[in-house]
Amino acid sequence: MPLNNPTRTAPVTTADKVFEQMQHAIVEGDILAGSKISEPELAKQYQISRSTLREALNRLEKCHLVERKANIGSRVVECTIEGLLELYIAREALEGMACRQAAINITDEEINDMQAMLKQHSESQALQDGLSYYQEQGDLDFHYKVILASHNQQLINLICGQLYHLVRMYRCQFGMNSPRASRAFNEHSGIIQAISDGDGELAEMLMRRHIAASRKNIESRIADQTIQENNKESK
Amino acid sequence: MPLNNPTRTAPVTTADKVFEQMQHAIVEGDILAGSKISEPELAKQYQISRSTLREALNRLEKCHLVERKANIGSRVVECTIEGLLELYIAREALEGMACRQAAINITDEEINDMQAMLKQHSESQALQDGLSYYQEQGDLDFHYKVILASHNQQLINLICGQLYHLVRMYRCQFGMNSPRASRAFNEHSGIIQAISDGDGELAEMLMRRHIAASRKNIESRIADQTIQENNKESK
DNA sequence: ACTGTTAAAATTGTCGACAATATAGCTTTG
DNA sequence: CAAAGCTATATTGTCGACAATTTTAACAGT
Repeated sequence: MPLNNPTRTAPVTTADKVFEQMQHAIVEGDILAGSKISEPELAKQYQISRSTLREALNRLEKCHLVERKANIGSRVVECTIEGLLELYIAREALEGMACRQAAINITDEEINDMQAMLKQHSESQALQDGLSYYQEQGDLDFHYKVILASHNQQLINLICGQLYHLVRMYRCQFGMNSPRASRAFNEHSGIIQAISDGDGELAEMLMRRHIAASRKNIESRIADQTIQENNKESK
Repeated sequence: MPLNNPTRTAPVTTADKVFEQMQHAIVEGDILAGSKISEPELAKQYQISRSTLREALNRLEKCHLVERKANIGSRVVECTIEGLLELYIAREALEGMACRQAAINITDEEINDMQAMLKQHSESQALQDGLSYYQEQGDLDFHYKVILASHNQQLINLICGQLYHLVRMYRCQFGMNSPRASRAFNEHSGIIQAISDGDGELAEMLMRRHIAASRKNIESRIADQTIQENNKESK
């Protein structure tokens, strides 16, 4: 998985590289969510000094993947259902607004780019074998493009620079390549249409519904799971 | 100015203290916006080692007050009109949603607290002498309380932990204790009412209008300024 | 056996020195 | 004289060691 965040800058310093490695490890769950981070241990593991490791930890903190307490240490963030739902609430607000701004600020080139992407998705989806690709990378690509098209640096930083690392982490760890592929494609299509039309109000509404639908999908699946677990316990 | 961000934690380490001092200095403009930060110089100034200073810089970076480039150095963020307007767009999205969530999640205690605050504001406003206080601290208090009442940690972190440092910086440096005092009070009042009623949809709409009105107020004042400057140039 | 105290070990925070990189000023060359 | 290249200087990145704090373990007293 190439980790293609559009705000990503090429790693130049060693702290950069360790940061990316750790980011990947946390997102994929190789470093367990909620686990404590031992500076001496990890420094030895990556063959760097503690200063450099701490620099990397600071960047992980910036994208909300680890939390640090003074004189206590760092922990990887926890993945809780409540946290996931809260994340989707924030996404709904921010990406909805990004959509509205995209409808105002998008360039012709970006419109063409997005329509080309959509066409490619529809083809690979029709082939069905690319379905998992669509879910994972394709969906991210779509959302990233919309956000960038807002041309609002605040929104871009908040969403791409911070929220989406968590989004990817949750997707990996909860194993959510949800069965909303075809519906998501149609929704993406409608959103791009509204943006192209310059209809910011509609674009925002559609994006908010799109994300809210994902959230409700998760909520209902969680509810099902909970029922199943209760049944198991009671039998 | 007490710098009363509700997500603030008591500074325990020296890096914490230097961070707070620098944060204050940047917000107030004592360290100039857009200026380069010399690590050796500032380390000497605060009588700390470069490592500790860098730790403080990392935290300033987390709340988007400074930006760092590898092998080049750190700069204080610039204060541009475009940046300010972008900030208000993001606020509109996030605080609107915070309002909607507050209408769902607020506690009775928090409702009482907000109504008490409102009453206090109305009295001090009636006295007129507290007007500047209302503008500066009172307005912030109101917004902070709404955000906290959302009980959504993502929203709280994003807004209080990051956006609001920039908001305060812009307010200080552009000298904006805007003349919207009485209007703002009425708007605050309506928002609290909607939250108390559990009407999230209305609460979000009112908050968005409230922030959008501020933004438009700024936009028009900027436009006036620009016209004046043009007139000066042409005479 | 359990709780509270104290000492030892481990972890985090801070420091100063060195290495790698970028900036500025000078020299050389067309 | 302008532009490119080189050298010297300054700045940032990385390292290992020490100080301060927290955690663990042992111990004593009830």
